[in-house]
Amino acid sequence: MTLSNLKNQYNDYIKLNGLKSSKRRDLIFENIVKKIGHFTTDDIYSDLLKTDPVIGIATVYRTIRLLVDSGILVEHTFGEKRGFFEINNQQAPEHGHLICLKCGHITEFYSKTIEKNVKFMQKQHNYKINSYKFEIFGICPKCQKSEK
Amino acid sequence: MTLSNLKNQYNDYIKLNGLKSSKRRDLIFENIVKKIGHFTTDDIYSDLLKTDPVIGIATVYRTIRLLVDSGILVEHTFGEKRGFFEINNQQAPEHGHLICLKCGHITEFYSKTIEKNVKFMQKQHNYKINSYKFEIFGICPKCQKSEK
DNA sequence: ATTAATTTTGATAATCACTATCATTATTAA
DNA sequence: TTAATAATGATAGTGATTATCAAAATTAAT
Repeated sequence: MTLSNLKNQYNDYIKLNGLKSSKRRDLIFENIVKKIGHFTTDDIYSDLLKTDPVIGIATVYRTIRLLVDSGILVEHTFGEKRGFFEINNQQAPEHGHLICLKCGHITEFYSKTIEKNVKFMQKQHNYKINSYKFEIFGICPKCQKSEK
Repeated sequence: MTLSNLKNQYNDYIKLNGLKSSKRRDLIFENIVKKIGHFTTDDIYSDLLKTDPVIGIATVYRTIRLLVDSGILVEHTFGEKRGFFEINNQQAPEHGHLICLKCGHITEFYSKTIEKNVKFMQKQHNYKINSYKFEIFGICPKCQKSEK
């Protein structure tokens, strides 16, 4: 997924839903597409505050919701009761996450086996599958070292 | 995992942590071990209220937390921002969940493939694995029918 | 059994992440 | 330029959960 693809996806969603363009929303979009890995609403809010001290947290929540609805972002909970977001790279295959219970570091992994398994479950249980999440919790190599 | 195993696990945890036994906690424990499938704190609370109209919701939250800490229960979020609990059957292999986005129904599934994949990821990423969650979201057969 | 130390409890305030409301401001189409 | 409508920031409200605290229950030691 290239940046211009995302930009199109963003603009199309706004047009298709009879929304108006806005400076704030564009700023949030630009900030988000530059992010690598996972982030929270608060991450974005504190980023934006640096250059736009008047922006409200509600606008950030609203825009992130819009970006999830438009398929630009995916939301995770990673076992916690709050949202973590990442760019929804529709070109790449879906991926799982290794989550360190100590430092919170997240490693992504790809697996064809999982992909196949999801399809098998779809057939076996007559489900119409939308998405899946595969999360492995443990201690990352770094934290294992510092534990000793 | 038999009932008496769970009871031992519960009693051991209380002893090992210098806690006192209590009628309320026992009532909650008895209620929970009878449950099949997944439940929320509120499910337990409203159950208990029927026979014990004075019980406080805080006690239910506290006890469920204790049961998770002792390994008797496992917590899930199923993509929502609240807790769902189930008995941690340590005899049976870990399992994944199919979650219906329409009616919320949850189907469990077992898969050796997943088990192997987790072990592979453990090696590949040098993780010390604690647990994992595999959640597939979609529409269940029943809801597919009623959609038409 | 009585006491003393400690834990548990229910009520409820506080917290956290998030959503709803609403008056004001911005955008857009005519 | 205007009229209609959407976006915004402030902030109140919400839902799930945790923290606090005085009173009650439990336990161990007398």
